[in-house]
Amino acid sequence: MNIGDLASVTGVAASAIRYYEQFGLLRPARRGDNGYRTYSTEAVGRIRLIKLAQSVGFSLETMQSWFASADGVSKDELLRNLDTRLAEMDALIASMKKQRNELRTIRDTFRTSWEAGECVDPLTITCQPSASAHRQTRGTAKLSPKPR
Amino acid sequence: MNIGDLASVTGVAASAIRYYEQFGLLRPARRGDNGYRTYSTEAVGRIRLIKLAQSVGFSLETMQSWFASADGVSKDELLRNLDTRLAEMDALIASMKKQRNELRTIRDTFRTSWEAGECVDPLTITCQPSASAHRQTRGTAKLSPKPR
DNA sequence: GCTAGGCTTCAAGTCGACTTGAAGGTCAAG
DNA sequence: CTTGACCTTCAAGTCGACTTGAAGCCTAGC
Repeated sequence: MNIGDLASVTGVAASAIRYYEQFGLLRPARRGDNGYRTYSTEAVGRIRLIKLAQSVGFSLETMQSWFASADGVSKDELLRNLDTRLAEMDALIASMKKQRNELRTIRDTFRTSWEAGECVDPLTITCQPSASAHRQTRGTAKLSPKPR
Repeated sequence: MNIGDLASVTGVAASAIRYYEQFGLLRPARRGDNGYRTYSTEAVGRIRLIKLAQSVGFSLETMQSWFASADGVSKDELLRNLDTRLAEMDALIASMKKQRNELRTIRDTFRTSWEAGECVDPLTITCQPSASAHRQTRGTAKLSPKPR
């Protein structure tokens, strides 16, 4: 399996795969005599993991530290990281649900009192403070990207 | 409350707040005679929501549609807007749950791969295919950003 | 042997999400 | 009434994660 096959199987461009390799996120099983990269089927799962982690907001730099963990110290660190992110995710979902219910209340109120004078501004959706600290991020993945 | 106060309260740079305004993600309650932006306390919650959503991989462009302006509409239109927003909110919550579960998949993948063998090569960790389709992302948030 | 396609490296371009800089107006304190 | 900390707009720069292009090597089919 060389890079073009891996690209078409995973749906990730060959150029992106080479880019990941520069980061040490994956490497070909071997190089052919012609210099071609040759991959095992494990590479498919690896790329799947990379894209999955990316889709929930992890950077390549962060993943670099996951995969470069020759020292067992970072195993615990990684698990802690992931658990923290899970908790943040839960907090976000909870606050979103709360917002949704508030929004529904606003709508129901508006509907039942059809004749009420002043409108409620629908642009007041906010978020209550959560237990998780904010972290600075730079560059953000799209959840709903434009189609190719 | 003007932009500097909002910036220090939320920990988001004033320039970033102006940038969000360009996207229609928030707007000041009013402008003073001097042209200064004046914010209500709701803006704090709004920025908190933006940063939280960002931290789990939503783009500003995506949020733009969440907060899309409903200015100058009739009561009927407002009601429809609220219903639309409710449906969008439900979709948002559903996609966040999906993201959360993918995140848990990542964590479990690492945990089981470590429990399987005492000394697992981190570069062999992969991920099984999930039901959810992968989507192309461009630009990615860091989980552990560099300190200021 | 020629052509099409796939592979190589390296450099430069692009895009989202900002930050930084320039040039200037506003405001409270001394 | 000046100083310094704010604020304004607009343009350009930066950074991560790529993509695209250039120049060239490898291989299969006609």
